[in-house]
Amino acid sequence: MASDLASQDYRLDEQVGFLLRKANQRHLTILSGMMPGGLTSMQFSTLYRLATEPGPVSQNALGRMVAMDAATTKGVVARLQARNLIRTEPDPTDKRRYTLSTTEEGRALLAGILPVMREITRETLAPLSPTEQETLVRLLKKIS
Amino acid sequence: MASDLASQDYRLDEQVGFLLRKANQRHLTILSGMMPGGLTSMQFSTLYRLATEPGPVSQNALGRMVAMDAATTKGVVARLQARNLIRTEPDPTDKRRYTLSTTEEGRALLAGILPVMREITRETLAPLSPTEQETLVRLLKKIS
DNA sequence: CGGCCATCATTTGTGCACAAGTGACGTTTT
DNA sequence: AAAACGTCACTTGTGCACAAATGATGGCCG
Repeated sequence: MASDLASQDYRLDEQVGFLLRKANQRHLTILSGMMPGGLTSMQFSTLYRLATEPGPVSQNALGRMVAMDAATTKGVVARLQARNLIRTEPDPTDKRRYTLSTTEEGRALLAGILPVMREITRETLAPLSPTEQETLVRLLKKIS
Repeated sequence: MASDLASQDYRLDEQVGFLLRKANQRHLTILSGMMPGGLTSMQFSTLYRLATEPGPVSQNALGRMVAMDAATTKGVVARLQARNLIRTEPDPTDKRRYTLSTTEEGRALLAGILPVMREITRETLAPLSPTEQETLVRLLKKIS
């Protein structure tokens, strides 16, 4: 019965998992409300990583850099490519791979987004004091 | 060019958004590895909330309690129902609504899962000291 | 060399998450 | 009572996230 469960004293909204999900939800709401060009969080991350990577990058490798699996990466890359923000060409030395690179358009969009991303991070952390903000980031790094 | 972006000094893996997502990912990996009965995180949360709610609950209301929108709730409820963990019946006083309730089977499964959920939370927070764990939960509450 | 195994990109299937729209029903307001 | 507005459940469409499988290719080892 319900009293059995109640006696277990488990508070859903005190669990890290529940709070991580809700915090992430709030962040993504802020992000999609401010992001120019209609990019999603992962489209931005992927584009940014590709733009700042010095050498050539394959699709799977790029996905791994932003913690996406191969199947998810495929979709994100396809959407970025459809918007002419990135380009792919066959790797000459490995017939399995495609080498990805950003387009001029992609880099221009990225430059405009970067200041906004700072603003989005600020807004997400706004309920916390500067010290708390640093603490949160430090602790999240440890459990991610 | 890349140097333009580099000079902007934006570190992706220091951003709250990126870290929230990765922390959530790790937590969900732990969860799906330990969860009995193959329930997902949201299936558990929904079932738990329904089981511990004293009065009758409609579908949309239940979804809101665990921060899901109506469209998402529909799917989660359908899967719980298909497994005979919850039941729905038409609300006599409001023809738009269905009143949800847990089945005996649902409550039994839940009772077995609760200790595991505690273990999952523990595992997720394992990299942190007890004080840090409390701090993280406190800060996450503020930004969720 | 030839077999073995890892990796690459891709596909299929399932499950959240949210936006936008629909028709049925309730409530409130005039 | 009629109109206006809100809510309920549901649908469609898009986008991540991951498991599992596939065929092509590359590296390694005996």
